[in-house]
Amino acid sequence: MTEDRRLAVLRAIVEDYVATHEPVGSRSLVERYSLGVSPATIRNDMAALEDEGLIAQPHTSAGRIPTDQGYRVFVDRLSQVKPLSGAEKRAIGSFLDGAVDLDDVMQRSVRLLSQLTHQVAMIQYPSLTRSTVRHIELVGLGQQRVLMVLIADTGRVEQRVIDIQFPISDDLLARLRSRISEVATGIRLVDVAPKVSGLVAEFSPDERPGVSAIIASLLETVVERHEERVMLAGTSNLAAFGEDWGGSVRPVLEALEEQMVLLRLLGESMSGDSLSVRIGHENEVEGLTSTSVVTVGYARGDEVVAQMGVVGPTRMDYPSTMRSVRAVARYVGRILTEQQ
Amino acid sequence: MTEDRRLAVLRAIVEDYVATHEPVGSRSLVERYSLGVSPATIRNDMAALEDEGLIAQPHTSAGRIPTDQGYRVFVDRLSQVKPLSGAEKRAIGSFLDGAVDLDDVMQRSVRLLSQLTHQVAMIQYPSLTRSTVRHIELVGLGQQRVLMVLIADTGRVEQRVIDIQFPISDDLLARLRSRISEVATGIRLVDVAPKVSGLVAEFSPDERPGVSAIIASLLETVVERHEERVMLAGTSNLAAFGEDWGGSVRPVLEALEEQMVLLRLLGESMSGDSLSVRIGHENEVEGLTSTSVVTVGYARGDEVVAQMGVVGPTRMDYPSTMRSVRAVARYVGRILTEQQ
DNA sequence: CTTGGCACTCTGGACTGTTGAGTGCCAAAT
DNA sequence: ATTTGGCACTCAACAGTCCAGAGTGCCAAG
Repeated sequence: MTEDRRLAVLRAIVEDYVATHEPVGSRSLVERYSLGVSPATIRNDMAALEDEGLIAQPHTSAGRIPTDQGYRVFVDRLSQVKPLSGAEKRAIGSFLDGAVDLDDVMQRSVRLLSQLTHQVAMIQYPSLTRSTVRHIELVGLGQQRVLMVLIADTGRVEQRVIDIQFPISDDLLARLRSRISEVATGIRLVDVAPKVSGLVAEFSPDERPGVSAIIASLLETVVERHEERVMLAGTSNLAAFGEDWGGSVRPVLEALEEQMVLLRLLGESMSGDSLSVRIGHENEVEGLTSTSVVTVGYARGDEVVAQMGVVGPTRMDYPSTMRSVRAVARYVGRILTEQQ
Repeated sequence: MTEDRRLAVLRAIVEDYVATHEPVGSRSLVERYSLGVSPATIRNDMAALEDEGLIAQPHTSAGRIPTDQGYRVFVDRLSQVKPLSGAEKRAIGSFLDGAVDLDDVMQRSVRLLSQLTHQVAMIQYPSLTRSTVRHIELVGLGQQRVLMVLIADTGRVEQRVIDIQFPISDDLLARLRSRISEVATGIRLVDVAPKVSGLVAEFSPDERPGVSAIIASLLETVVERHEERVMLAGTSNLAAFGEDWGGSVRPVLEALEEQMVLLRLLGESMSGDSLSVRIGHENEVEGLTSTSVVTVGYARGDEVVAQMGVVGPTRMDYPSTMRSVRAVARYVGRILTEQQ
């Protein structure tokens, strides 16, 4: 079937271009891949593929390179994710198993991922909104200061010092603490707000100012603010590509420096734990329109708690990148699930 | 005096080269700077400077560029740090004053510094060894887990969950907590170890295993481990220079990704609060031998608590960089000192 | 010690010609 | 209806060639 061959040609073009980073012509294509037809035939197919917008010529009389759409079709219809080799699995395991800390897990994972893919890796800390409260602690610090520590079931620990205008007695603090614990422990962060704010009414009128100050801070700072954190690794891999992105790494670096951008990159997919691949212009983030972003959620138990992934040139090796990202995410999920 | 003019020539060469980034010849030098002599004279001086190793020719029949040594002399003897303009001062103030947090202060400072200098900025968190303990808290978390939080006078908060083999009663934990507080509060982190380890003896034999586990963790994790933290900003500024560093940003990015390297960069000076400038090969760190590093300590009260600075190409504008670094460090110091 | 003059040396840009990979199209073959 | 070989055409990349300009070092005179 002629349609089949056309796709085979597209696949060959993508693979060849990813490998060599040079426009690929009809002749070399037949030589390197056993397509069983002559260059002339390939040329016809190429013309058709170009009409469909899947490949393009940098200039006349040069070979073809895939367009963003071409990669899209490649990823959606032509690439099957290869399984991980045993050695790789072991490497991942040994790299990640020593982690002692959530911070440690995050850091090791993101480094590992950047090394595996030779690209920039990013990982989002387990989202607080999707975590449940394991423990909340209030500690008096002098007269008008309270340290609040929140520990989530995912292992995240958020702490914050709150300044309050009203002095608070140790006794009151203890009562407040135990009430907050009772009410909040075990429930999802996102559901804490309504439950906790109801507590104010329980206290006597003269205690209320202090109590509500603390509670307001708790809600604002812990629940709403710090919220999401992202960690990055492997930016030096950007330099390796160099000429991609029109010769300048600058805009890419700039974009990656912005936490907000990273969060958008990771957040935009949020399509459960299935792999998301955004190619070139599919990324709305300015400065990253000629990069591809591969992300996937990682889970704790059954629930996806955050996303991780990589950013690279559109001409990346999608199958192997997707494989690595998925594998590391699975492993991180496992670690998070095990260490209750 | 002829020696004076030679130095004037060196200064002119450095300034011109920094501004234009092109080798500077005798003719253009006389044109742009009012040296009051002819090109031929300058050539003689240049020959002398070259003999001294302060300038060099990239190739015959090109102008001269400063060597690392040339920059050294320029920095040591020729550059006077200009004062900050009022607008700049105000900019620094408005940028930094909104900070709510130590994290916030650090982050804002490092960003500000990278923007002011258009280079990569780095800042070290106030060193724990130089801080004193403001508060130590122990919180039981289920049966065999303890959360430890340490707050330093510099505003740093370190927290850590400790797993222990021996169940510990709430009562014991409370006693331990209050003893540790009594002993450690107000003293320097570095002096905590001996005082706290003596505490074990106070407890009854059957309590000791748990107690010593906690104390060991406290010492190991809080005092020795996390220790130093560094924050980075403005890596995208690296791209702007591009052709420096022999055309590849890679090794520089790689070096900057390593926390250890950053700490060495910041730590090597530690010469009190005076500005340190290391030029080119003076940096022993591999990959950064063609960059310059400008660092300075910042103080809380009278005591230098950590270092901050920038990394840039050797052909940076030293006077203005030094000025910015110093100014931001002063301002950070002020903030840290005020918010007791 | 400074200066003008002079011969010499390179780099970088402009221009040219050549080569080779690659294309599109067409008519013949399957 | 596809496939194929043939052919004319295009164009980037490379290698030469040449020239101008900036810069140098040296020397003899001021």
